[in-house]
Amino acid sequence: MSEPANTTRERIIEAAMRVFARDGLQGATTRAIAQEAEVNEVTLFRQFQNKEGLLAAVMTHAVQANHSESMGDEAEWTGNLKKNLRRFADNLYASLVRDEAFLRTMIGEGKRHPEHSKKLIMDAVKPVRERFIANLEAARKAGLVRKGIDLGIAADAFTAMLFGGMLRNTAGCSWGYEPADYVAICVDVFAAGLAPVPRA
Amino acid sequence: MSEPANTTRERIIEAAMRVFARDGLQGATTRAIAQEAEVNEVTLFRQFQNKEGLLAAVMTHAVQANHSESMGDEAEWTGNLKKNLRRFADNLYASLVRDEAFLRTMIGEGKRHPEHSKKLIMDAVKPVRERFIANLEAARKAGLVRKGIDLGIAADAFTAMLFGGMLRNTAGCSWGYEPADYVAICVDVFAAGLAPVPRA
DNA sequence: TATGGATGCAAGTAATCACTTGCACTCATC
DNA sequence: GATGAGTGCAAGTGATTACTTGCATCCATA
Repeated sequence: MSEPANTTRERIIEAAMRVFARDGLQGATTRAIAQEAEVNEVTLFRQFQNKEGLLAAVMTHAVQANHSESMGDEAEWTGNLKKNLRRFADNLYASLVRDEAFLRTMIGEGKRHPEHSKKLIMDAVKPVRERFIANLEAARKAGLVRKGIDLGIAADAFTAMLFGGMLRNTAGCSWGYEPADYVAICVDVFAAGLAPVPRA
Repeated sequence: MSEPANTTRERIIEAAMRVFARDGLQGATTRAIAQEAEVNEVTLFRQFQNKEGLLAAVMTHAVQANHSESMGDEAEWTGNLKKNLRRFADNLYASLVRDEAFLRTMIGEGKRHPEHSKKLIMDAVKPVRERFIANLEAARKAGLVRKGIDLGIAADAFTAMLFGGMLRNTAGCSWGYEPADYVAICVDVFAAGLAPVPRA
């Protein structure tokens, strides 16, 4: 909306995201990125100065893309908690799988580029996290969640469950179940773990 | 026990593991590894032929080290389930934090070196996973865990919770709680999620 | 029609990479 | 004391890297 959408620049950024995801931040060469973008290598340097500048542009683009995607969806969580959890988990897991390669390289370089991984977490997952927490609090207000549990931590635990599971399931060695089964068990256990104790 | 412990070879392997963890598989140069091992660079090639051979040696060494470490500990899980879960979680989380850097680079390169990440998962985490599942099944036999839940998937979900949480907590941007709080909530929610329903 | 900005192309830079070669040294074992 | 395996040292290989320079070309706008 704000920018006039420089076609070349955007094409380079999206190509760079693909190549970074495929080859890693170190393994991605400026040549390969330029080729993927169908652009001369020198154009890349004229637009972004150097590889680091390109990476920074890719990161802010990734955050913005995530923002415009995660809008919509999700009403109030006043009804069936498990059903709402399940829908949330399915959507989140699907998008994690879709971005698997990029997420992996970002995790791998997390210690070597702390600013970027921090930005990704703070700017991209923060809004999703906060709405998730708000939904859990609404559900608690409706009596669907027991007291005495920090819902911020619980929300992080739930997303970590999906995230870690995705890393395992996409690693190529399955242990005899489908991703859908995994998500279902996560939702089941988490929902039961949050449910109010029905008077001992 | 089996090998006569070639000092030079082992020193190179351990140095390589540190440099791989610090700089990534791509970023780690044979020069840096040789320097870290206080060994001439050419010795590295004479011992392992090439960088890939060195990486393979590092992986089998990592698996063996993990094996000899994860022995001992843990009796039967017939008593307090939550207490046993807590001890398991504390130990696992601590070792995940200790190996954070190496795990991150392995996750990052998981798609580019599938054999190695597969080996790491199959050979290193498998035994821990199987004993964890056996413990959960023993607890179920003792009436501490409800039926209708695949304990293999549940075990994976629990470790994924700790694993994903470790990645988040060590990423440098905390959300106002300590790792111990996180682990405690994980154990709390998971234990409650597995608990038998007390007659509605 | 003229100007200026964005792009392509060809060529080249200095640095770094994984990996090799040849030679000298040590040291345990025969 | 001779042998041979393991190591260090110096030097060098060709390939690849990020990044630069100079010049031609397009094309929208003034």
